Amino acid sequence: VLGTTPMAAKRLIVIVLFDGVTLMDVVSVAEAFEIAERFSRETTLGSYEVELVSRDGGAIRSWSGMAVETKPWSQLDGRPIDTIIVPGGGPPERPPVPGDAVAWLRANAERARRVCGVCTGTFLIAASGLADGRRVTTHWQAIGVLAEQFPLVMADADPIYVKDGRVWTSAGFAAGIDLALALIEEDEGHATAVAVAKLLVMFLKRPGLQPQLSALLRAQSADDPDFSRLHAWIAEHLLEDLRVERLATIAGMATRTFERQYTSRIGRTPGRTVAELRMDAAIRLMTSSGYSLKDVARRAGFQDEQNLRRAFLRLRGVTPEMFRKQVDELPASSRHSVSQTS
DNA sequence: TCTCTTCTCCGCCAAA
DNA sequence: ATTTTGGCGGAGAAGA
Repeated sequence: VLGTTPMAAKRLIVIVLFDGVTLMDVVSVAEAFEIAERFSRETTLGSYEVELVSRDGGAIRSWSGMAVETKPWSQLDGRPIDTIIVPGGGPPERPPVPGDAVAWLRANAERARRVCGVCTGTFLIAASGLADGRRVTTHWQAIGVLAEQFPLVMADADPIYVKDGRVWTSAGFAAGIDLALALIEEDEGHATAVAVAKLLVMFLKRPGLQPQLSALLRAQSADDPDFSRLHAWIAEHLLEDLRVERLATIAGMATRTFERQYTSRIGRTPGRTVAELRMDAAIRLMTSSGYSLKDVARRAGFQDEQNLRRAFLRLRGVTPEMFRKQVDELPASSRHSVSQTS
């Protein structure tokens, strides 16, 4: 490298693949960085180079059967690595932990600034010892197994993603996008991350309608009939008093027991769930109607605009105005109806 | 935007 | 002996 370079060097993002890898974990992260890279070409920001590697290179057969082309990881020798990303593999309740990949990780983690596990990729990181004493998360179905197999790591079911020192881990599948966005935000700032998110959201929203409950919540309570019913009840009574005490009564438990049971079985606090469900409703109203923000707030159970605004900032990091603007900028074909003002 | 009030959530602990 | 319950208190977050 010659003295002063006007352009920042490309950050090398290494994604480590193995047989049985979950393709979505790979794709969610790779696409996010790819978009960030394209975005950075129009600006002067640093940018990324993504490499998919495996032990021998060549085609890797994913869990779903689709094959991905990779380079042998020996080709990385001598190159500075910025971030190592380990995707998960299927099935999530009994994830594969290939020994050669773990060994490579152990030998090469020192070279990287950050090491990240997506979904059950956390298992490989835990197996390499990099996560000892650190807080990590993984796919919700695997969190118990992780805690059992690796007593030295602190497994946490609550967050979408966790950063503990240089080790980042995320929950299942598409949560890899959230992780990647967080990494991009750390590197390039909030504005770039939001811009990338905006492009990704456009892409992700296309398939269609917002589900009644967020996919995450439904997945989390799928095998828990009590709380699954409670969630449905909450979704139908968003305008009422939904304080924890009330929810406990509905669920037929003492307040303290309810709090504890809910947090440990669902993996998030009751108050957080109420906020999420009201957010779901607000977003649905904003994307399918032309209600004013005041009306959206009222109809989603937030009482007034200030509360709606606070919830958006807390849960999504944007104001309702910013969110609505993004939705309005989507292609008309991906929306149900139009709400246009500006 | 600020202060004041209320609520959430978690540790503690005795009781079941 | 071990696990679960639920009341209490309080720090800090959320709301008025």
